[in-house]
Amino acid sequence: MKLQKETKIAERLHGRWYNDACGTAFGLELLGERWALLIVRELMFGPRRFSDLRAGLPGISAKSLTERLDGLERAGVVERAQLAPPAAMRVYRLTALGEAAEPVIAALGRWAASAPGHDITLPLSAASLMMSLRTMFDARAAECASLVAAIEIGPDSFRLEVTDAGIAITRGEAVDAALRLTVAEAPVLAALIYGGVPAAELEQAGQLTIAGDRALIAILTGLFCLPDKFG
Amino acid sequence: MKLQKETKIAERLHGRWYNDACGTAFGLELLGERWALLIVRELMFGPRRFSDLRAGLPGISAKSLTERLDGLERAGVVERAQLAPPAAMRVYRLTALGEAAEPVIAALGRWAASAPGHDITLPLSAASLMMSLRTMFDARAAECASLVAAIEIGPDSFRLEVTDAGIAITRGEAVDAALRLTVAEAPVLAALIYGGVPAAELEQAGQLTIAGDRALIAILTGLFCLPDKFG
DNA sequence: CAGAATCCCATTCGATACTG
DNA sequence: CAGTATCGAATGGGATTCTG
Repeated sequence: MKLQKETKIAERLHGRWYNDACGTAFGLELLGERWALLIVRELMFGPRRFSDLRAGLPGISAKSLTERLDGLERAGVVERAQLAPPAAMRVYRLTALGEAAEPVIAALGRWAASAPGHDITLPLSAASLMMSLRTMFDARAAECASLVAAIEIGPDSFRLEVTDAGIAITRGEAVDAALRLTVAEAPVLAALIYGGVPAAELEQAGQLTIAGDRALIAILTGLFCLPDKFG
Repeated sequence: MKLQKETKIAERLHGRWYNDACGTAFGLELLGERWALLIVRELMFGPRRFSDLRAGLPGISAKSLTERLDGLERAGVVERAQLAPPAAMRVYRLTALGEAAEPVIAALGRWAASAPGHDITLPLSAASLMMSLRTMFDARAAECASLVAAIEIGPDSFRLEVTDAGIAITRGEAVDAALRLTVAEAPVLAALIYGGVPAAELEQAGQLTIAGDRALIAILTGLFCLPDKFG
């Protein structure tokens, strides 16, 4: 029977379910378990290895990560892949359905940024900082702006391009960048872009390296704005 | 252990379960617990009593609902209120922050509606059907449409107004409605609007009562469309 | 009747240790 | 590196019982 079979799909994802036809409830069955949405966030800029994911999710145990990847794979959100030799290693990547979840991550992040009590001093992964740039990008502030920047966060490289059409952030080297920012850890960039800490100060502290057109920094930092807080 | 103890204290203050500065992670600390987002959904159209919430969340236990309401209150998403006498009863309602979470619910619902395996034969509360109408409203299809409808689902009354500015759905009687649809259970309306079941068929089965301009039904059902599925 | 408190069991989580 | 195995602690949920 169709009903039985579909019910069992939800049941197979994990033991409990909501018994609710609402789309939001179904979404919670696919993405609502602990860590699941953050794993998707870490995969948003391309495939990652098991250990990359652990590094970006401070506190997750190997067991939980294994279980969650398993569940997300059964939900059709994540798939395993094998990189071509000689770098033959197993990676996890989003399916088309998984990539389509970006608006969910963005909506939740935007909402939470307006909630009181947010502790921005906690650890921050490169992927989550880059996702937040997509989310907090202010299209109005970018009407007259246009730039390509390279962002290097430890071993992770990103290319950031702003046009009047919007913002595009991809993983990889940006050879055409007019500005290149290099840091060891994502929170330094967060301090620059969201915290209003002057670039010169971070540079002098040896936390930030700047190459290219330094005047673009002011333009770049003006493109992102956190929402007003409630309460 | 020291780490465990610190985690627990932090959790009580505002949940630092994820140890992650990312806004999405913070959002999950506020709304990510089991049932939490569905409780917010049930409150989206106005204050509800404890037992209303239970009725709209099939399978939740009194204990879980109590705990979740407690957590949502501490998170600043929900607040308790007392209705004025003589109907003096305790109700729960969203704060401004809680109301601002509608885009999160909508994004998750829209995403999940495009995922395979969704069982739409499960129970459906009145609030979740009305939320889905907001979410699945197709502004392009409504460009030339304009109507006010009254929707009665058992004891719950809603007013639905479509203009070229969008759709507005509120709880309460719609005295100015040109169309009035009355059903005992939400799934009947879902069958009409999303399932393509003809109104006459539901009417003949005694599941649907129609008053007012019957021609508006075709217009109304044309305003909502489910997204294409992946996979 | 609304909803808080208690008990109990099943599940889940995280830390550590271990394996191919 | 990519997971398993295991164990103790925490959490979740159902049933039942109280309190006003």
